[in-house]
Order: sequence, then C-alpha cells, then structure tokens
Amino acid sequence: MTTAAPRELTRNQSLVLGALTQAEGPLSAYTILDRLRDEGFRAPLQVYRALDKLLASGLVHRLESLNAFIACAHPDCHGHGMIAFAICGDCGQVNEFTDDAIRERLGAWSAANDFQTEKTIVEIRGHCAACRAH
Amino acid sequence: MTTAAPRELTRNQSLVLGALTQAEGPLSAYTILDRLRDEGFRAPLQVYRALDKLLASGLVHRLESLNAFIACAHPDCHGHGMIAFAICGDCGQVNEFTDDAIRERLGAWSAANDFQTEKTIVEIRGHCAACRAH
DNA sequence: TCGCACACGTTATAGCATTACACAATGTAA
DNA sequence: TTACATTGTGTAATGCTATAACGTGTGCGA
Repeated sequence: MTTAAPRELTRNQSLVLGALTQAEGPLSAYTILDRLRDEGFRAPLQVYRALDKLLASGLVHRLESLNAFIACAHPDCHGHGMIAFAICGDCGQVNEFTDDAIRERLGAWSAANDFQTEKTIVEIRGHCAACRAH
Repeated sequence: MTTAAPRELTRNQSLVLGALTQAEGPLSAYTILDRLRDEGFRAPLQVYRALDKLLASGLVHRLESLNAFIACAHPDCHGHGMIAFAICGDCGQVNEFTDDAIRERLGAWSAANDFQTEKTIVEIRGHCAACRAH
C-alpha cells in the first residue's frame, strides 16, 4: 500500500481536519458542519468534499459502522493497508490498531479467490474496560 | 458465541427473509420495502422491525459499508462470532467467509486490551475476478 | 489567450433509519 | 376472570446521511 500525495491542505480541508483532531472521538459529517459554521461552513458538501481528500491521503478514517469520521491516530505513518478499530458503544471511544496476521490472512483469502482488494474494513464493537467498570 | 433463539418467524419476518433469499445480492431496506409492496408493506418500519429479528437470529447479515442486508450464506450454521464479507464494487456480488486465524487475533487483541467484543465487522471492498476480466 | 484541472459555494434532492402514537394478540400471575 | 406485561403490527412524521446538478473563480501549462 502506498501513501497518497501529501499535498498542502486547503483552508476547508484544514478546518475539517482540525475539528476531527480536536474532538476526542469520531464525528459525523453533520456534526463537523455544525462545529464549523462560525468559520463560514454552510452546506454538507463543503464537509464531504474536504473529507474525500483527507480520507484519500490517510489523514482521516471513516468508521463504517458509525457513519462517522476520525483523525488518524498515527499522523506520521498513514497509508498502511489495514487498520482496525475497536469502538466502545458506551463512551464512544475508538482505539485504532493494526495486526499483520490479520492483514496477511485477508491477503491470502484475496489471492486464493482472485479478488483485488481496494479497501479493508475491520471494526469491533463492544465495551471498553473503563465503561464495564461502571 | 451462542446462537439466538430460533423461534418461529412471523409473516413479516418470513417475507423479508424471502426477499433477501431470492435476491442474488444485498438489498437495502428500502429496496426490500419496494419488493414487498404487493404483500401489503407500506412503511420502512415494517422492514426494519423484521430485520432486527432476523439479524439477532443470525439468518441475515448487515453489510455496514453498504447500508444493506443479505441472507446468511450458511443457513444451517449461523451464530459464529466472526463473519467476513468480500464485496465487489462492480457487480455487487458478496462472498461470505470465516477465518479462524482472524477471529483468534481479534480475540487476542480484545483480551489484551480488556475490551468486551459484541460484534465484529470485517468487510473487504474490491473487484472480483469475473469483473476484472472485463 | 485558450483550455483544463481543481477547489469552492449554493440549492435541491435522494437514500437510510428512527421516534412517537395507537392497536391487537398472546401469555401469565394474582 | 381480571389485570398486567410482552410482542408484533400499522401509520405518520421526522431526523440523519450523502450526493446530484448547477455555477463561480483561480492557477497553470500549451
């Protein structure tokens, strides 16, 4: 997997990335929009267009099971092929991690089935230790 | 992981399951609704309520990256903890499979991080062999 | 100067999911 | 039997997520 061009960010892209970086958890596109109204954002498309670029460059990840977005937890080493997320349904905290064995197994399945992988989604939903401690 | 109670299906649940079984690929809730209008379905909630039960019993799976649903490909052995899907972005075909190594690695991460897993999502998006052959 | 690529702004619309209220059928404990 | 809880159902309204289809402006290489 290769890292996308780290081209300079535009104003809108920087604002969206900033909103996600400041947030302590994932944000929906519409929540981002609300948080950037003071900066002049008026329409969802302004957010989605910025997100498209940020996703392509690996600076932001999409959580499919949440329809939400989060800043990459490893801002220096984006671009690896498989990223997994553990999502606590109680506090909303997200833990980002990678696992070479999982990546290898998914790669093996793709090879065995002649399937060309474009994106891999691994998300585990559950309850974190802190929340389970009541 | 334990299989949910295989209680008898109601009429609505049977109709929704039937629509998904007949379909050759995943269906959105609104597509199911359209296909069941002749059976008397009028509102999205009729579909979503039936889907809730079918998902809980393992007869149907939700594809998070597609916001769509598909009948379980192994109707006899539902209830296993991790199911992976390979989704072709061209033809829409979905391949369902399991992998003990992946399940084991995700379980190891959960144990190491004191995370109680409730649901695991593994989806790979890409292009199947048939579609890549033009 | 022309044409192209890209980012941006706005309005409208499409697609996915839930809330809220009302009613009927069933099972069960008092 | 009465009272209550549970479960499934029907309908309308609403909310959340994402994209289509316009048009504008700017920078840059041919």
